Amino acid sequence: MTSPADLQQLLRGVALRVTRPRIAVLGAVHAHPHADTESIISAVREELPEASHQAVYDSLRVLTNAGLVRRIQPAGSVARYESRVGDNHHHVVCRSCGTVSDVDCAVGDAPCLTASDDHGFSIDEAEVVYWGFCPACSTAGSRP
Amino acid sequence: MTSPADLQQLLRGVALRVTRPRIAVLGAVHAHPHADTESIISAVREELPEASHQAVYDSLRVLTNAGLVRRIQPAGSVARYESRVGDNHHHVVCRSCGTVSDVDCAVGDAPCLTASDDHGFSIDEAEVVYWGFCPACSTAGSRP
DNA sequence: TCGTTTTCTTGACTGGTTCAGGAAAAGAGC
DNA sequence: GCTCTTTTCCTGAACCAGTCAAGAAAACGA
Repeated sequence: MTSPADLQQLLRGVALRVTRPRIAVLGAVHAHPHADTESIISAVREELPEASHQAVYDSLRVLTNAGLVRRIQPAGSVARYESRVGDNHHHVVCRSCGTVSDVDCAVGDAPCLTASDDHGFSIDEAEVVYWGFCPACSTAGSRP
Repeated sequence: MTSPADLQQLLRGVALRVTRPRIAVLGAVHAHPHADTESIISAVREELPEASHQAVYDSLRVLTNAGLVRRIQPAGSVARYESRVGDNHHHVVCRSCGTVSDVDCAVGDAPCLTASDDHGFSIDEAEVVYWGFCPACSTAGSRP
């Protein structure tokens, strides 16, 4: 759990204005990792019932640009957000229920960052998504 | 270039009915790797002007499920399709213009497939997306 | 406290994708 | 070939996450 004062510090640390919606959004992302926008809107409204969905979308974009939250969007999913930033971690996604879990990098510190042939691209990030079935869906026979 | 006869063979090989729209869609995906759905619709209509967009969407889904084409969807992008399937290759995506290029796997044959902690998931695929700037956008000063 | 700038609210809108029902086509069996 | 059943395609409408726009409210430096 991150206190409002800590969240405020985070915002000031990146030169962003401190507003109630931003505090609430940042808190919600900390409290609910990998939540989609709608879940974040619900969480925000528990403490700030009047918050508009637009304010949440705006806040998420601002916070993402500032590097305070990270946006992830597995194929076929809506956008999800997490507060764990700055490290080189990846995700495993359940094909059945969409659950996302964090995965530390498999092969050392900066793995996969060296593409075999980069086609002249200047690459700054390697994103890894593992696809499979979560424990619950595996045992529930949800696998095709 | 893949001939209509070859495409027909591919369809029969996976027990799919051979229809004009499917041949055209499969041909378009072969001819335009990483094309989005709208581009594929345009390409299909060059040889089959009456094809509905729904037929293209349906064909793409069926072909994807059958494993004849692969659907990729980098974060923030619409769905794109390619005919290179069955090998373990990944993609590099330009942050500026969205161009996608193929990248062979960096670290051996089945890289990254061993997550450090899989949280009990049964993982069947590791998808890698490299993010950066393509040669054109790098030199054009499009980088922020 | 004031004034400027940024942010939030309200409300409408966009665009890729999907849903639904009837018409047409593919393929199996005769 | 011809017919019948099943699958697929077409037309048209709907969905929904996300965005755009304009005015009101809030943040914060002076």
